[in-house]
Amino acid sequence: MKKVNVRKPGAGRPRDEDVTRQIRAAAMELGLESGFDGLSIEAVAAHAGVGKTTIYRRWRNVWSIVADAVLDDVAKLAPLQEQSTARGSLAASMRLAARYFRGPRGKVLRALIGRAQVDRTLHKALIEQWLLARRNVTREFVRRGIAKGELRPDLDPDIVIDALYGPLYHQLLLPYDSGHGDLSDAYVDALVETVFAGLERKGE
Amino acid sequence: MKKVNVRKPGAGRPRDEDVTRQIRAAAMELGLESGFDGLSIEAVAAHAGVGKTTIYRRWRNVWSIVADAVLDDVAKLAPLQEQSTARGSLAASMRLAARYFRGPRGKVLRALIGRAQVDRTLHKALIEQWLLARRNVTREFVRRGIAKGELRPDLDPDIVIDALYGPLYHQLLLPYDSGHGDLSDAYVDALVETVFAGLERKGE
DNA sequence: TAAATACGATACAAGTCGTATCGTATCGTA
DNA sequence: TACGATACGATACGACTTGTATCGTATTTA
Repeated sequence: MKKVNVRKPGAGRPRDEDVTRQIRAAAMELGLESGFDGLSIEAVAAHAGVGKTTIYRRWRNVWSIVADAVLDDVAKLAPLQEQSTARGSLAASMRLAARYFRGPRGKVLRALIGRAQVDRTLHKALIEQWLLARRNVTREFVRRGIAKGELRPDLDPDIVIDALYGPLYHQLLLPYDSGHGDLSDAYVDALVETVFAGLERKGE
Repeated sequence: MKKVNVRKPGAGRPRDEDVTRQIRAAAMELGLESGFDGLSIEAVAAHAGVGKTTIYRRWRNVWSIVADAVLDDVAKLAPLQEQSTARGSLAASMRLAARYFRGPRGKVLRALIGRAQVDRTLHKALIEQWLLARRNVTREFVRRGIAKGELRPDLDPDIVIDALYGPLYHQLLLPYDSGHGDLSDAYVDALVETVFAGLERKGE
């Protein structure tokens, strides 16, 4: 999915980067308009005013184009935000992620994660370039929170991240429409509050 | 996805239920063997020793067959289990769900949820017949836990279920392979423990 | 017996796939 | 300037799947 333009620049006519961008844009446009299901290379080629050869020279199939378009700039699109406390960092970053999920790119990410369930290469790329790229940073938020005495010292950072972010992905892919299906900031806040405070009754 | 055999039994030769079962079985078999990506009606027909017409008379496409095979008996496959405490009920039911996710049917569910991201009809069926069917029961576990004073009275049951089950679906679809990617019982237990106890440091 | 429907088989047009082959255009290098 | 190498758009190609239609036969109800 990465390394789209692997080529020795030794000789020959170089690839036109404008054409590359046009193809990416055409794929996203067509997908968001008519759905990513029937998205075909031929349709993308026609919509971009480009020969099929030109596409196949860069990507192996349609999903590689979409993945490339999204994964190229993960960090920019749904950035992580560090604040003074672990709770603050996590809540702020989750809000940004939820906002991303709500937007048009969320629809693309849904289609990508969906397709990844039957496409091993895409699945691997998604985990490495999207999920782990974010998680490696998020894990530090938790570790620092533990080090500062803000969080319980016996916590497993990955379990914590799962408990917080798992519901977000769950809502993205299978919104059950029970009042929280919109991935709103209020939902994120309620989630953070619930997980941080725990479920058990305190005073007794 | 439900109501596979909608037909007036007034006259004519009735459908052969054995054939219906054979088609379902053939679809699952082929999918688990060769992957659900390239699964075609023609292949299923050939593998089941059946004409394409016979399949199209029952389902509109391949995914309807698979969905039908899985959603037909949700309750039996990953049952919910009530115990004396809400925590016990949730932990036990989550273990059963995780076991289901680990098994061969988990692969099918992955493919189904994946396909549902670009198939509105399937998406709706999955939420109504799988997710909500389970959630409506699970919600009562939480409500009773609150009523009995076991859980905090100000909890939103759906948020609680999201925090617990969200990570399970997250791990099913995007296992990040950091030691917990196996959806083991230990993972479930750690998750329950973390969410129930909360993240904040108690003694201070 | 007659109407109605199911069944397996085969044929069909339409669409997409991935590859190959054109002639033309654009680069680096001799 | 000339040459080799590669990119580009266009077109054609065989292979495959799709969903529908049609055939002769089988099975059920009325």
